[in-house]
Amino acid sequence: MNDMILAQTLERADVLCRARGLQLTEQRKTVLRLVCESDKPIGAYDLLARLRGVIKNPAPPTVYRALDFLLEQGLVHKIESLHTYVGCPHPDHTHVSQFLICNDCGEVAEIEDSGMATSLKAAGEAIGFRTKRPVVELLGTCADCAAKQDGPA
Amino acid sequence: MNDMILAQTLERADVLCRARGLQLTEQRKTVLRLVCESDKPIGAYDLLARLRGVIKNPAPPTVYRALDFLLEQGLVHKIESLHTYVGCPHPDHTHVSQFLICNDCGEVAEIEDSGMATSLKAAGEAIGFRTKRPVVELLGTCADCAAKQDGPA
DNA sequence: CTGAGTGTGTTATGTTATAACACCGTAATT
DNA sequence: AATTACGGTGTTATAACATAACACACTCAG
Repeated sequence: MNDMILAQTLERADVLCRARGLQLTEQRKTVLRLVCESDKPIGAYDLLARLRGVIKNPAPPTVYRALDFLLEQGLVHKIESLHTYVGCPHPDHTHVSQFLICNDCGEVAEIEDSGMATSLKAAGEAIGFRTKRPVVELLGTCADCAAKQDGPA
Repeated sequence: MNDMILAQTLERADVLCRARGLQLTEQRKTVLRLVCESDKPIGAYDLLARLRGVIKNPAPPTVYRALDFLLEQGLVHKIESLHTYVGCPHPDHTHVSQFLICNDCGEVAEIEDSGMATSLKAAGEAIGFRTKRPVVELLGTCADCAAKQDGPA
């Protein structure tokens, strides 16, 4: 996430929390920033390490508390299959997102596919299941890495 | 999984491994059985505990090695969002499955939704992404538990 | 000023997963 | 028979991810 987008994201997070009557404290904001600054999903302990440069002597709960808050507010997402976290590029509206995760370069793309959302809804309803949180993570190879593999043949 | 189905599953696993020139050793078979006997997804360390009743002094690698093998052969699936494992009810054909996970009772239903498979494929291809392993886990409330909550109002 | 609510600091521990190295049995090769 | 390669397992230790539990500080309504 570049500086421009990052600044916007932090600003929007501020607005959003204020609107909800919640505190986006400095600490939470810092964690959000660190997550967003990473161009790849970042682990809680990596975050913790980076946090050492910002606040004094952070412990695991420091990071996990901030992450819990940010996850609840939809400001970050957790990549379950990698035990890592990513910033949400569009936290304003509630949404069902899917992640395309490249095994080679580690980058993650978040998409919002309407067909997917429809399928998810239909699949659950078919058997009376009420979906609260869909986890959709596609592990594979991104276009760039695929080109690098095939191209130089 | 009931005894009838369990026996069939183990038998089919045997056949399948033999066909692939692989060894479904006693240990692997035991782990598969233990996973399948559980009507809920089971954690690696729960498995380990149950394994103590069957083989002498098993350690974590014992269980993880067996799980790795079974996962590779499609005989069990991992539920990423719960860090648990479930037996696959139809390992014969390769398939893209989805899981409906009830937060209340803990039960997991595996489904194969063609619409979902189509959506997954389309979503990836749209940006040149090659999906190797889709993770689709719907966390929510199953029909039974929903009825229990709503019914006794 | 006091009690409730929220956010944080701190220590310890629980839970999930893997690294690394040794050993054993089988089968192909010499 | 010795040699080697390979797959599977035993064993010890440790890495990586996550939470419990308790204490303290701040703010704000009553």
